[in-house]
Amino acid sequence: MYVSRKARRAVAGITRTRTCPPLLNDGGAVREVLDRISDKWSLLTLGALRSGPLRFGELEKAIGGISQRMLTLTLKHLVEDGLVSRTAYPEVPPRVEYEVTALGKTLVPLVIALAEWAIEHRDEINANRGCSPSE
Amino acid sequence: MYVSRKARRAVAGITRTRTCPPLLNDGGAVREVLDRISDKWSLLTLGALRSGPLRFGELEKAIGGISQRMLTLTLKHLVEDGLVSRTAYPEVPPRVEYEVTALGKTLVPLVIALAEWAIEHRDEINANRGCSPSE
DNA sequence: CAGTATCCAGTACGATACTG
DNA sequence: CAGTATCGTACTGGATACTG
Repeated sequence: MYVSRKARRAVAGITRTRTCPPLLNDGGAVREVLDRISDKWSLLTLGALRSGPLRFGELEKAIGGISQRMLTLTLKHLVEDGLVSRTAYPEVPPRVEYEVTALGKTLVPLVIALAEWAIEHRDEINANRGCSPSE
Repeated sequence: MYVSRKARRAVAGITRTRTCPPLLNDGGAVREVLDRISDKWSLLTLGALRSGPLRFGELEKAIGGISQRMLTLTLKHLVEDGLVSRTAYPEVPPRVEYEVTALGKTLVPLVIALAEWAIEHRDEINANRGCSPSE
């Protein structure tokens, strides 16, 4: 994905054409939301939080391979969108917990379904691509 | 999303950490597949094909706002992954039809679910972001 | 611990022009 | 009609260093 969320907010609603059944071409709703969650880490982050709140560092490990920078940004966006809540406890050392909100919880099952699909069909896809399975 | 599919193929398997429940942190399967379908147009394209084969031009209109270049690329990738089939009819003028494969069909319901979720929760998300609903 | 700041490489994407 | 070729750019995301 590549159009910034800010830019997207600003222009929300361009490039409409409306020629096909409405579900995926409704003038941007789907695209808008899809864009928002289809960056490299959002779904993965949401998935990592599916079974309970996690702290920043825990998330970092749970997701695996994410940079601090991207975790910060992704969380910020998820919080902005209301999919994840952030709770900072005024302690030393600081403790911050992230948790899926009620809204986020409605998305989590889809994320899980997607993840399951991915695992289930991974080898098939790789085979199609001429990759050795599960390499 | 942003790491090229080719690059991804080459490195498939780095950045593993393995600390959390296995569903979303299985060393890359989910990430690998997620990356593949979470570019700007793949899911949208797949969704546009959900109710039957479409020609290149029809897809272009159905998706709305996609450039020829991106449609070409997206289709190429989907075909590579085995999610979509391409059939060229040797006629003049040329006619090419794209259709969801059996594998692709297993993903379509998830795409639709995601789309429905997006539509259903769009306003809520926009509200959270401080946007006027459905603007 | 939980971030922020800065730098920079790579690339996804759009626009435009051209072709069988 | 169904693409390909080329170019420019805004953006993503990693690395590294630093802070309350």
